[in-house]
Amino acid sequence: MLTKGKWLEFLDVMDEMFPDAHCELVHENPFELTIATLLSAQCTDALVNRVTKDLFQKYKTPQDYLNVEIEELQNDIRSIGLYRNKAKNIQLLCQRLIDEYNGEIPANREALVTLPGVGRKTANVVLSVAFDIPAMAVDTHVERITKRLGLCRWKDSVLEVEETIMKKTPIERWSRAHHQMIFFGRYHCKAQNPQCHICPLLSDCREGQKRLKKGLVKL
DNA sequence: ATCCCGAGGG
DNA sequence: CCCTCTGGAT
Repeated sequence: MLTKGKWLEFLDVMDEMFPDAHCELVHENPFELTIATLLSAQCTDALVNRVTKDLFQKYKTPQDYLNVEIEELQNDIRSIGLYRNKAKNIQLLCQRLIDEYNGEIPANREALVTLPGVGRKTANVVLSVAFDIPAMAVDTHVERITKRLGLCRWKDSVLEVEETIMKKTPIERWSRAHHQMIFFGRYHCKAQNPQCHICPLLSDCREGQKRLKKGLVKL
């Protein structure tokens, strides 16, 4: 397993590689961020931004999303995967905001995760980015990287991964580390063909060493 | 465990 | 062709 010291060294490397990593989902308020994050499930954020550019011009308030037929909303987000579920969840979410939260996104996890289409990961993104409340969102990149490095076990649940990262990371660093891991996972520690040959962490990485011995790392 | 589900990269 | 993308609900 990776020691806490090695983990902190990893975070320092992230600071060098991605000094200003930040949320790349384009948004102007908590409501837009929630919609964008909901749309980002199993989808690149570049594609989300392409869709929300027009979407956020057309729909400003929760009521705006309820004033159109579901088919029209589906069409507006069709280029994103899972568009039927996402369109339905957006309208259900908007109705709940109006009925129970005065049309505003609530700033606490318990309320957020009850919203349609909003799970723990999305809630943590909204808390952290929109409200500056410390939270660690575990997405596909964060899970893959922490397990490859050996900070977490392969069998760990996403909740266990979240707890481990929070325990071993200074709280003021949670948000930055989250976005740095997204960049690192997207461009270096990719799901396919990870760039182990140029990775500064190869000597400390459990998966990297494994791939090295298998001859999968071309130096 | 399975379904949803289009765009992009290899 | 295949796999992956800032997951969530059943």
